[in-house]
Amino acid sequence: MRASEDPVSEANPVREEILRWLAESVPLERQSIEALLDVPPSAQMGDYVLPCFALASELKRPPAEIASELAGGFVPNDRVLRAAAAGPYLNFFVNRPLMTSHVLRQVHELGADYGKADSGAGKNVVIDYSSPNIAKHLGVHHLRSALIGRSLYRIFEALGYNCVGINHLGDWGTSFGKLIAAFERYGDVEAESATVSQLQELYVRFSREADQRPELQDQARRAFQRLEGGEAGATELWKRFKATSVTEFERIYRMLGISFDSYAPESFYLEMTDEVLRRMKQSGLARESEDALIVPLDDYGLPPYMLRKADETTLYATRDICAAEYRWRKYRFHLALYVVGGEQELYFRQLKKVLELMGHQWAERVEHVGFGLLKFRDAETGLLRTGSTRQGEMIPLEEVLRSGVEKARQKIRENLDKLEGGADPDELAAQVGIGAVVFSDLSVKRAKDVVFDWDRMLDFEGDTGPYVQYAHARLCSIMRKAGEEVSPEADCEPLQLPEEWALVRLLERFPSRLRAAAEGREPSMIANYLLELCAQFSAYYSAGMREAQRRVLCGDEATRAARLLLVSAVRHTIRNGLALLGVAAPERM
RNA sequence: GCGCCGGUAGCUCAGUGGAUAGAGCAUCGGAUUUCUAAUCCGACGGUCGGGGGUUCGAGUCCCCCCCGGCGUGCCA
Repeated sequence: MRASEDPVSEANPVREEILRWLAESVPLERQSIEALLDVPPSAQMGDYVLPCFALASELKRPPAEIASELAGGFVPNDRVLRAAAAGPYLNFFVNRPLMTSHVLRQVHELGADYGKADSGAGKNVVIDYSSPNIAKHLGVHHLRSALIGRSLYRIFEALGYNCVGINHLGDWGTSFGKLIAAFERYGDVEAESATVSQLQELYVRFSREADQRPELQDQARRAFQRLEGGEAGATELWKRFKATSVTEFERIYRMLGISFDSYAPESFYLEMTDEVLRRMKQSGLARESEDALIVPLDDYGLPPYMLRKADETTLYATRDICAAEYRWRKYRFHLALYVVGGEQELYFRQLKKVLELMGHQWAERVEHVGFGLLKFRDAETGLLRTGSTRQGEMIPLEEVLRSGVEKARQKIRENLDKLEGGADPDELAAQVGIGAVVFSDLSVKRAKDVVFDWDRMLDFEGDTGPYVQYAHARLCSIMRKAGEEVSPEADCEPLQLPEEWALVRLLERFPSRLRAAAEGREPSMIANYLLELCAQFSAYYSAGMREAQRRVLCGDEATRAARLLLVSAVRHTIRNGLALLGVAAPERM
């Protein structure tokens, strides 16, 4: 790729000019100046600001004095019109049309690439997300990992990284021993035709009975031993569970538009466990304790890491080591993200430490991206609790998605007269209904616990996915009505409204928000940015409804051309942001 | 006990060391001959859990405490 084709935004010339002048006027490194240069809280105060406190301690003089002296020495030019001190702050007033035209042209040129960068070129990021256990329905509580993981995938991809999305299917472990034992005990379900619902019922039924009769636990353990031993009957059953489950999972992933580059499940790593266990014993890392095999981690203030249970079977921890090594061998990752609930924070610290002790210098690239728990308000007690699949309390994800789609369908029916030709109501209902669910999940910082709430999840008004989609649809509508090409050559001088300037400032910020979202592994930063941008646009748009002069498609040709360029840039940015979240951007609604 | 995460308006949340702490929901009042009212405008609403500290400046960083959640060797 030639440099000129890199999807990277060019530096803002106005900001560059301020930085250049500051670099010669102030005894600070360019880097620290860049870190200090900020945007004032209100546009009346100025367009950029340098707080002079850091300089004050450097120069041992009062900050207000420095600010006013700097302001006095500033030479206006075509990019920066004025510098003024306001107490300890040095405010800059820029050539707004110049910066506006820079930003708008940039967005127009880059289009779907606006915000992207190539800083990750040549680096692989492995992202482990969703990773549900088989033989159970996907529940709402499975949503977060899948959505956060998919969004991080898109975010890193936008920064030029090559991403590998892995669904580390939970297809191995004692719970499948339980299920096999249940099949054999009850014998009333046909393995060939068993649905996920039936598997789940069997599991719950067996668990309940096992609470009364502890000997069933032993039966389950033995069944898992047979499975790990490769016994044909047990293996055959297990293969059935898996095929049925994956079919159902994929149906739901399709609704969400989620996909994976690899489905390598836990069982994929079984063949590697013996070698790993041997190696760890030989190196003295692992040792027998209470009949189990563990890696003691007392020296690091961590509980021991268990590799093999007293009953000789392995656990997830064993397979996770194999998986990490395998992923390193195969992908040589720059970063390996595990998008898994925050409750496993300690476990991932152990895993990372063990990998490090094994001599893998890449252990530092392994990172747990945790997120808060999904909780449910108990209808009777009013108390919060986590859902337990074991007791059969779970809200199926598919049901939530379908409810969203159904609610959107109703709303569309009410507004059918508004819907211009060319829109497919069914497709739109899916886009909006599922968009609402996805956005509501991703708009909250991932560390927060969330309480499941039908109404909030399926809300279409206020700070929601449909709100953003609606703004986008309105933008598309303006573009359609304009019936003309957006001209990147349009003169931006007519964009004099404060609302227009506010939009430009927001657009300019998008690339850095994208970077910050990647650094913080935080898709909510994109969601909240979009809400801010849409709020600003909606206010602008509504002003146009009240006053014809403020409309985009106004009488004055030059103003109209400039506004179209602005509006087109807003539309591109909203669409790009929604794509990062995995939310559809319908053109009519 | 120890560890991790959270505590900001009645509710749900933004705010990643800077000027007067912001949204949405709810409540109340307005806006639709107009580029889509899934919208907009206004009002009401705050000891940023408490206390110390660092700093020119703390919701933001550090320490202690309180509350809630989660985790803390044979599940994943």
